[in-house]
Amino acid sequence: MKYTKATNYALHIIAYLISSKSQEKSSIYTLAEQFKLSPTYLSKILTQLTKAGLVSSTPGAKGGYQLAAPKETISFLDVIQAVEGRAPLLVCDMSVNHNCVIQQVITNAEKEMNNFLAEKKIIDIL
Amino acid sequence: MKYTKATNYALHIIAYLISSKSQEKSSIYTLAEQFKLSPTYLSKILTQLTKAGLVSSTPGAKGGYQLAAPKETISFLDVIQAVEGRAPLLVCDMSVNHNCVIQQVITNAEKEMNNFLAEKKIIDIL
DNA sequence: GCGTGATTACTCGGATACAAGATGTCCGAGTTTGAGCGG
DNA sequence: CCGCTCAAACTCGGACATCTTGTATCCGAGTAATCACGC
Repeated sequence: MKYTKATNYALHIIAYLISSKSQEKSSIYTLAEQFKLSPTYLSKILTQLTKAGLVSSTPGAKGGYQLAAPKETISFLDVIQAVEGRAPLLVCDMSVNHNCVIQQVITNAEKEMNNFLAEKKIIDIL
Repeated sequence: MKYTKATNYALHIIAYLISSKSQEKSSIYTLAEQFKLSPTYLSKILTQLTKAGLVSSTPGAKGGYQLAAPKETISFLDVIQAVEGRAPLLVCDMSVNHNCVIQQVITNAEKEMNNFLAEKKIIDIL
């Protein structure tokens, strides 16, 4: 079980956007140079962050990406779930009654971690 | 981020072994029938549990698998790590100094979950 | 009845097959800004 | 100087390509118990 690289990139991107002046839009080319990634691949990640409402994009010349949410409120969990999705860690299809005790324990463990990640804001580490 | 199916199987297998009389060895065919899985695939999982020291195997006729550790001590974390490995959730290779703050936060979140899973024993749910 | 060998019931592990997801790349399409040009 | 057009600078998103990993199967090898057989 591991987070994808895209999740790591997303966290760094959000951290970068938070630490830059919030008015300024960052072009995808700027970000690509910053993180040594291809612009097209980065745009995939930013699309996900946009759909999650963390970032807003303005097309056209002078366009770019900027934060869409108040920077004090963006948590690690927000970013991670934007990229990884919200599917539960383990879905058990073995129990007939569809109510597996093992799955419940894993779900509780996941909640434990998510609580931690929800309280930890990106801005805290800057 | 999801646990593999094999992890789910492993948890169920250990639960089954705990609830069966501990002296009795379970053949892989018995387990395969129990969980509707192919014997050869199951043996892969049991090999991992064996290498982790949770289960012991005796080859030959009248052979089979049985618990190798005291059943009160086997935690969810033990089983999960036997199958999933112990690699950290996120490894950041972007920071030059190899000391990424983001990675530290994720590591702490993971510890939070692992603590929960280490205290929760399989026998608790039976 | 007692060894000895063959058969049977098991586990072990390498090789292979297939599907899905992660990780990118390529390219055409849409959108806004701004510069250039003609009246 | 005004308005129109066109190019430039952007994002958007679908279609690929490739690699790794998960999920499994097949099969031959090793190992221990048991059965059969001959002495």
